[in-house]
Amino acid sequence: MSEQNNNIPELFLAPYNPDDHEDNLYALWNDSGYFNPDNCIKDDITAPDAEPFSIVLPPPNVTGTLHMGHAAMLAIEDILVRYNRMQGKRTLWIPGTDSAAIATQSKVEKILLKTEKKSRHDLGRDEFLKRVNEFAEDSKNSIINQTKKMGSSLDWSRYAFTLDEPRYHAVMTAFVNMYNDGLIYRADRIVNWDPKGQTTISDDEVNYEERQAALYTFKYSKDFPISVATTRPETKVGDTAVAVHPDDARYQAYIGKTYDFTFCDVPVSVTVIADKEVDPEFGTGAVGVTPAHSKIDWDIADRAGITRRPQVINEYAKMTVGGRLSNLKVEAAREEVVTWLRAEGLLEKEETVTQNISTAERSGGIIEPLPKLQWWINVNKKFTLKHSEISGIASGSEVTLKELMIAAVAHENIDIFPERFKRVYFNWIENLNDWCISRQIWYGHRIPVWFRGGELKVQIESPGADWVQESDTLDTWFSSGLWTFSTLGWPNETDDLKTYHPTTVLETGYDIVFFWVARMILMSGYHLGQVPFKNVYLHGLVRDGKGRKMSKSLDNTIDPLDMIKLYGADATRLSLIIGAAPGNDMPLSEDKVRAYKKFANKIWNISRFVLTNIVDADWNQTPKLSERDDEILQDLQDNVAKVTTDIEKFSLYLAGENAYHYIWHELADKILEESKPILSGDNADAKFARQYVLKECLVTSLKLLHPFMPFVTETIWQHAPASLKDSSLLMVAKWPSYTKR
RNA sequence: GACCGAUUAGCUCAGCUGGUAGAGCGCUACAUUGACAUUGUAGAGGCCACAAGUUCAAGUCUUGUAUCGGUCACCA
Repeated sequence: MSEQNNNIPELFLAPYNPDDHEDNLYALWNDSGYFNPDNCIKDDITAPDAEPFSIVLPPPNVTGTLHMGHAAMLAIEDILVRYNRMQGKRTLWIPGTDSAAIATQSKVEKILLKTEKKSRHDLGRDEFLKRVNEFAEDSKNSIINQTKKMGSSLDWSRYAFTLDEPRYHAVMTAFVNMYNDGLIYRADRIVNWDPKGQTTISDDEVNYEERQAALYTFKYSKDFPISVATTRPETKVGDTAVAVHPDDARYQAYIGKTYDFTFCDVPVSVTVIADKEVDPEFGTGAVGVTPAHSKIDWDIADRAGITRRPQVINEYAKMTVGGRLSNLKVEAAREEVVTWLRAEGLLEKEETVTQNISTAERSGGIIEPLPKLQWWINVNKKFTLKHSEISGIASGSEVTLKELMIAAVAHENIDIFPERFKRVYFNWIENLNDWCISRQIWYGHRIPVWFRGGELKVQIESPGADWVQESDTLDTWFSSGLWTFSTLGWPNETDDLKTYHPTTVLETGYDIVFFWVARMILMSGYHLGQVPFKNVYLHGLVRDGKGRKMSKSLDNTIDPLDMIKLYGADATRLSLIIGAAPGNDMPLSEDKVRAYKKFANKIWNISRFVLTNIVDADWNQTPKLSERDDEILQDLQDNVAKVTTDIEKFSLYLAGENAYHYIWHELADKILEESKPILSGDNADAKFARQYVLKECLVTSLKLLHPFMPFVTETIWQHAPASLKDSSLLMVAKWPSYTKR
């Protein structure tokens, strides 16, 4: 771009049009190489021993395109990154994308069914994976383009994908290490089975929906002495016990007795047992125990030493028993059992209750608890943490993963903004159970376990042609948990890992605290003895102008690309920052974006005015500042101080608002207006002093605003005379310093 | 059931460690072709959810109540 020193660049005569500049500017920044801190050091922009500042981008799923939530994330992180880069830190922001195993696989399965009427099994594992990879590749490219449109100053040379070779190596290594430490084990127990997605899922992927349901009270047979209640009569053909409270006087006589009968054509044998967990006040005070289809019942059976656990429902949520229930879906079987109970005169009561029904987060399918052989991470087992940098945990001490996760936050190795989420985090850990990490889907990291006959080996490479690999893949959050260090080269001991880990900030949505934030703390604590990040900044959900969730059904979604096209990336960014405190949902309306486009134009015109009025200034002179000039400069410093401390405190919404307010209502409304007579007056000293003041105000304002609105500020910078600048690129100019009053 | 958050101008929200209310948008009036595909100036509009308490002083701290929202847990 050309520089003009003596005249106003013609470009300033028209209003600022973002679309004319943004793509060129992004290319200018990207080509400079300064998104990569190594180049900043090489070119003497950053000191080689400067403090590091690193963020790893939460990798968007390769399931489609970016939405406003992503745009907000990019805006917040880019502000932090640009600010710190201008502060002279070794600043690294790593881009990436996430395979999002279940989400992506099911999306491709849907497309496949629609366009070719085929299932993944029709194609076979290899061919299907080829299709998923093609889809992911397309999606990846459009996501990267959109990310660039937002102005994100990411170091693309370090781009990572959760399924690429280095990450594969990290994931495999992590699995093998944890297995060898006894933290990963295989066990047969009740899992959350998603019949729709045909896979197990972890507790955190289960959602609860409140629904009305019928609660039936009945007897198994005429001769059975105790009534029980259930909302799922169809499971009762799988009962092996009835549990009562040990002190319940009503049922003392029956404890230990076994009854055989035929229930809805199925022979059933039930033993009456005592269990302290049974609430004698609830219902009849007796629980029908179905060990194979309820986690609680499984545990009750465990305690009672009952080993018989007949499975009566299969992976397709269909009955596996004979007789009238044969092959029925669970809902149909439920009605059939109730009909039978009525006919037999066994049904005693039917009432409506509200209950929470479990559904799968991704597919929406109703969870069917089933016993299955799966891989788990033990969060309560002691292991030796050889090396620890986490305060509260000494190197070489015996800890559990739970203790590690608690220590990381409790001892302030990690700060969370807003702070109230600490409590949410602790609360979650208290209730944490072992993590089921195996999934019955194909797209993802295949578990590095090999079988031959009854033998089992855990290692990355195949032990030989006669060994068969585990067909399950890993929960996507297993690999995501490694993200802060797998992106930096782990398990290799790279310079990046030494310099940039723990990362400085993790910025993500509060809805993902358990899935991701907690798992990263677990993985980083275990594998490195470090926290994954020193600060967590949690943003809210982007909502519409009326505070409603953006959704396709409400037709109130706003596409970031549309906003960028209409109003520019700068306006889009600022609209997602101002009024958005961490942890709070962010209202966004098109009006708001439009308002900030006007602001971009305001800066444009301020610059035009100032640049026009300082062309004849000779900066070699020393300005003789009036009292008012001093006051203006001091006020400018105060605003620099305010913006700087607010960014340091992660109060970006305050910093942005302050910069906006100062530039519009102080600089433009007051300072520029009062300068007009001085600039056109005949007091040469006063005029030059004011020119100097205006120059300072403009240069400083452009710098202050650059992290928030990088495009318009850099455009102006590129067209300002070299004599005003300390760097040819505003992106790597020095952040203004200030002295406190 | 447990925990968390919100409740301030018509709308969306700021008000940090307590000193008797602010911004943006909207509205009304006036001015202006100006650095400004407009902008500026001025104005109207609030028992800061309710109650009690601490204090010389409370949107601001404590307790309780109500309404809305959220997270987690869950009994058949």
